[in-house]
Amino acid sequence: MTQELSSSLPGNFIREAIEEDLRTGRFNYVRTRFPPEPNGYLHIGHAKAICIDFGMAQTFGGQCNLRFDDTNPVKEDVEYVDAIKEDIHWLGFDWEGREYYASDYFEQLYQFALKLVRKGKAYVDDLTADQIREYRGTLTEPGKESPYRHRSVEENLDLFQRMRNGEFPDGARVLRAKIDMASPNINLRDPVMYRIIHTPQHHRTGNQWCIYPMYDFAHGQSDSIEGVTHSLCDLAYEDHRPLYDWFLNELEIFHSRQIEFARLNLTYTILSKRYLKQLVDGGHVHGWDDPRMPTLCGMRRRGYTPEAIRNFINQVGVAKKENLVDISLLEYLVREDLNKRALRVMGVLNPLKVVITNYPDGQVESLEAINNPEDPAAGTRQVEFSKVIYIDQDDFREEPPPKYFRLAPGREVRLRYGYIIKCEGFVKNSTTGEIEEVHCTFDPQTKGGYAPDGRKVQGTIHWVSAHSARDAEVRMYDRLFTVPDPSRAEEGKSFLDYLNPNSLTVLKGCKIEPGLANAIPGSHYQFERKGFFCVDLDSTPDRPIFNLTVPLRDTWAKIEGTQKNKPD
RNA sequence: UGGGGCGUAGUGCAACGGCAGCACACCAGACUUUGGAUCUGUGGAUCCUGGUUCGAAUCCGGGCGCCCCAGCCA
Repeated sequence: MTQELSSSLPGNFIREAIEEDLRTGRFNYVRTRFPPEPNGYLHIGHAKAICIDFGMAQTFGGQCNLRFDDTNPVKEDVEYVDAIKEDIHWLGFDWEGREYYASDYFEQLYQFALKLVRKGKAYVDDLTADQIREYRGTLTEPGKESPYRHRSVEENLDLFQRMRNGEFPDGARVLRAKIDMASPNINLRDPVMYRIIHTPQHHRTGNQWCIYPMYDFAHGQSDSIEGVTHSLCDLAYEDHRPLYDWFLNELEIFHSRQIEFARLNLTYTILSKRYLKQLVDGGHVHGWDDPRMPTLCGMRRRGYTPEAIRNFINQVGVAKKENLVDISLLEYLVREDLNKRALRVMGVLNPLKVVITNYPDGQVESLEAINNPEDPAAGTRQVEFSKVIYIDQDDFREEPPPKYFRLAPGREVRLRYGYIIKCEGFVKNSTTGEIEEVHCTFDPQTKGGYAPDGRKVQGTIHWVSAHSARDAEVRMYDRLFTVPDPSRAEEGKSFLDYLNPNSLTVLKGCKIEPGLANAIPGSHYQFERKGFFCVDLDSTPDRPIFNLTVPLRDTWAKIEGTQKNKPD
């Protein structure tokens, strides 16, 4: 946690509400919590919640607890709790040892339930799940009371005890709150508080319990036990607030204030654990940390930085309006951050061999290159130049379109930090039509790329000496979906129908500066004129692998695009 | 047709009865040994409708539209 984080957090309605509570004396301290269920990996939508939960606590000099809402052993696993903790730390937040679990409170929660049973406010119901649904009524019609609703306190106590003792199979009975089957708010129509689950074992409590509280019966009380003042959550829980209020009032325990905000939605991706799991299980991506995934581990592997993500969350703001944020904002902030810190290098993605015909055979010379024009402290490095070099195929055109500044027959171009060269000819494969080799001459007077005669050379291209280049694999990523909002699929389609078939392009035989082969996994570089790249987790010096984090803005692509679209 | 919530440039967020502003996106230009970065500039919004008020995005009434809720998921 850093200091500037809180000061950069913009004002919003939640902050105002907390200020009001402090002013009016409703609370005299601030405590929040981030409550993930350990049933999947964190994604950027969670990052919003994390930044708000931890950020608000920090803004007001309070604390933010990490609490796992682990009330459903069927879906949860330790695999996820470890990953969640790692991701929160990576994002830049720390719960200072306050790592709690709803399962820590199972006994307390059980006692709470007992209290409601004794007060005649809860009962054991023998109806099946299907029957409970039928009895619940509909959105417009009131529900019916269960025939078991009026059991005596003694019978309820006995049955609930026996549920805990494991005398009944899964689904045989549940404990329900006795509220109002005719309530217009369906959450108040005698919601289920406890259900029986014998298997699997709980990841923390093992086989200690065979009854588990529902989220609705656990969350508010867990907040209460922890003295959470502000329970910040998704809009979806707005309807549940009256239920939490009811529990807290009947239990006569500390009452947190719940404030709901709209979850984050991002264009061209999907932010739903259920859908993300489908992408992983269906093999549409290579795992939760696939760089195309909007998960925090995926973004980390892709090369997004925690700073950029935090800035993004701050820029996006907090409100109650449903939103769909343009992913280009995130990309902009990633570039902004990386621009300041990523070392520049030259990497040729689709190599095209260039022979400098008037350069002496076997000669190799060393040229000075700047590591980061945005940061003089990054210094310089030496790059080798020789008779044969590689340039990108994009940088040569046999027939250059208007405004094309790069290499073409008879044209001059500057090799970055190298020489000005002129294209004198090329070799074309007569059967495939592919350009196989370009022949150029260099101007010895232009070492370093300077033209002493003041002549204008518009284009500057990147290159790598064939003599020293190393091969690398580069994974180019594009958006995962072809439409801005894949969750809104049209009739008869699912979000899977909008997967972008070109979201991953693996380039092999790319040519990189030799020093880059030893780059540390996770480190960031800018391949000049191409984009920001990150050394992949699986990269080794023998087999370097880079992930495209985000491409550089490509004005030329835009110009060329509009040229093509013009009917001429 | 029940209940809850939300409507401000293309997108997201401000403006809390007093000149509707910021960021991204878009468009144009300057600069440039990255067609990057940087700098400058243009265009573009208060859902509709009554009312209160000197004055309304803001307060009140009435519409309209969108989202969420009928798990023994969270």
